Amino acid sequence: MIITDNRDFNIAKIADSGQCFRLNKTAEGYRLIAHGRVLNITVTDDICHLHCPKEDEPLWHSYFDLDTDYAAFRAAVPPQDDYLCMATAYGRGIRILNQDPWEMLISFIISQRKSIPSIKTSIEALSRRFGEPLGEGLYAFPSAKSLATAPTEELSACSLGYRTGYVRCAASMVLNGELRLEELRQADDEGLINSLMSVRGVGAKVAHCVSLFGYHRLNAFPRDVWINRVIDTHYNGSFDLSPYLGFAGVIQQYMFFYGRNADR
DNA sequence: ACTCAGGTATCCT
DNA sequence: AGGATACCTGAG
Repeated sequence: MIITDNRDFNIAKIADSGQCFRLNKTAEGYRLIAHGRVLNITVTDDICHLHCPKEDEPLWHSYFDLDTDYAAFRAAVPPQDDYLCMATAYGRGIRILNQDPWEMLISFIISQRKSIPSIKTSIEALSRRFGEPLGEGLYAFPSAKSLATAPTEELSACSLGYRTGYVRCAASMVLNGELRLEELRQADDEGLINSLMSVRGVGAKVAHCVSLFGYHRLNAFPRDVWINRVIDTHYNGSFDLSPYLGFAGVIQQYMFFYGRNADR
């Protein structure tokens, strides 16, 4: 499976966009572990090759959100908004992935007060200890049951720190049915956010990340230190989302990526 | 040694 | 409502 139209598809930017933690550079290209599978990716002459069996193509097509028109989102940015125009040009190629809600919930609970390398280290440690083996020393993201029943010292050994209890709590809620992540696909945006925030350790920022990256709610707009910095510096402390109804989260990704990587 | 990470819960005023 | 503070741990 190949992706030839790279105007709004850039695997390097996606890997560095901070929305996924298990898409990493390898000697050959990139390797992604998601949805219980390993996907090797190579890039030659600007064409992105996804090395997968035929029957998995719809899964990855959906994962990379290939039916969504990102050029239309970019075109909606007002020309007079210089900063956002710069950010959009800089971030062009980023897409909002269709990731697993459970994996996003745990990943973003872990993310609080951690650097991205530290987040990745913890997630790999969890997967190695508690995930199903996928061959070649690789492991799927662990199930709710495996994390809910894991000995506390083994969870702690994954460098979760004070988040250990949060992870345990979330896993238990999913295992005992208190939090029904699949049913929440039917909830409206606000209901989804509120349900996610009922988990201890999940505040507004993490709930928005899970909504955006796990449930593909493009209206979600996670406000982290980088976004707040951009808004304070370039928008006098407040940023109106109303012009971007339906794709505010895409705008957030452009702002975040530009603010963190280019705008110092 | 020291600061700071893609935050959140809790405890103030 | 809004502000201050503690919290695990690893990386620079």
